[in-house]
Amino acid sequence: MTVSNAFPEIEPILSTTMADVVEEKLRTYFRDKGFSPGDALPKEVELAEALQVSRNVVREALSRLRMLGMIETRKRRGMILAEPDVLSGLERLLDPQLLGKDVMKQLFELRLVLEIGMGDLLFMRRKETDLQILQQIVEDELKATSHVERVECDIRFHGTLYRMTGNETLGRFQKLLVPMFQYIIENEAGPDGQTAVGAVSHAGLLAILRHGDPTSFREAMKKHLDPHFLFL
Amino acid sequence: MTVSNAFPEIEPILSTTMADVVEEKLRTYFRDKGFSPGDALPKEVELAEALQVSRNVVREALSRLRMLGMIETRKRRGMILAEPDVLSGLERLLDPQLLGKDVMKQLFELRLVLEIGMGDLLFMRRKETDLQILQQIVEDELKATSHVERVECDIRFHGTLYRMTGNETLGRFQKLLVPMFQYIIENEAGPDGQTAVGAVSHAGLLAILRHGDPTSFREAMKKHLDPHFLFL
DNA sequence: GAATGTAAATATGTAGTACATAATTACTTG
DNA sequence: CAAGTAATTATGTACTACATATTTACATTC
Repeated sequence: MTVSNAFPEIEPILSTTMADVVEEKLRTYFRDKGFSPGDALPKEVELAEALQVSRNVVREALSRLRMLGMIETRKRRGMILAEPDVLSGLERLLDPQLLGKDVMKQLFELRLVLEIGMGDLLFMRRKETDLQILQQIVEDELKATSHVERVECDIRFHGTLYRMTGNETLGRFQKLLVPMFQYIIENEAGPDGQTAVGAVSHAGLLAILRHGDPTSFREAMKKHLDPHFLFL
Repeated sequence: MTVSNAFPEIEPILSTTMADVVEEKLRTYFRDKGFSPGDALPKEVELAEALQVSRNVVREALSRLRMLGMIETRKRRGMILAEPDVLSGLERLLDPQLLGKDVMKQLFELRLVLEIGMGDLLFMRRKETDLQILQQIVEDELKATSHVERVECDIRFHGTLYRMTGNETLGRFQKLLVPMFQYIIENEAGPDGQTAVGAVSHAGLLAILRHGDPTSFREAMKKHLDPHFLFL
């Protein structure tokens, strides 16, 4: 348990370590020296000597960059700058147990914004095969008997929409968010334990994707998500 | 320079190190053991002994988690689990020099989706003071003489919109994206060096924010951003 | 005895050495 | 000259030693 702080607005000082400094220095060094993905980087000992720190500290800093995918290392061959995965940092942090309720709520809002705003991309890139997949999900949903089955169909439907945007980053981001909202559903279910349902169904959204336009899709998606807006 | 690979689809194997494994183990350990932010964590030596690795390896893993804000350490006092900053991982990676063109494009699309989709949040939370700030920016834009001044007003206007959503994560995310798009503007300017302008101006958006509704705002924002959609 | 000052204890931070391991390079041999 | 082998080398891991900050306990002073 944490001791109650008499001055909650004053946060304790967190000392910056050598690893922090070196990490920052390395990043700016690689950036300002114009290193591009694929370029070979100096050896650990050279960096340690240049920065006047132990190899230990350099390795801690490099380990951080390696986690983010900024560098790749192979024995004997040395290090190269790599093209990092934008979401590598996020995926470790999107944990409902770690994040506060306020952040969770903001992420949920973000989801609503994304799904309402993605209409244009969807109409630019929708394919018949994807529409058929959505159709199948809608049918599965109708045949579903249990609540969990319906939730699963809901996730599949919306997940498919993200994929249909043709924006891989967006699609992967959504995949990271799903467990977060599942946690919300499981732990903070509504008073009746049922998920509220909007005025527009998945079938309605699909019909608009087939025969409508981005504008009507946005309106329909807003109506579909409307129950969620009540909690904001 | 990288040697041309005869099998570009086959990626070289990246050996997983002890630090990788330990980092993963620690994260799952903290999660599954029900640790909450503020809880004290085992000492480095204890972790090293339990995992049968050197303290060095443990420190590399902990250094990664510390970078993400998942843990905080103070001398003698030990480590505590902390509430991480969701965007701490992102901010290090959102570097136009590091990310590929494809990812950059996807982030740009993401921006368009966000700004079209944020209408509802804006109308839920708009305040008169913020509308006045937007008004000021619109006037500044009219008085602007140079191209850079107009770009600066553009950034301020859109940045203010993000802030007005009341979603801090969204607002901070946008701040991280700005340098990315500035890089695009500077290095990949259109043929005439001018930024294309949409059918709806900032003044038009502001008028809708004052007297319109989310639906009309979404349409107006789409028209405002329309020139950008041409590049997708 | 409360307040203040001081010394011991302790967990993290940094430095340094040694060696293991993998992968390249150079060399040798048939 | 091809194939196999040994030397080389940069990263990965382990271990030791010590610095540093901060708590805890103790001692001193009024």
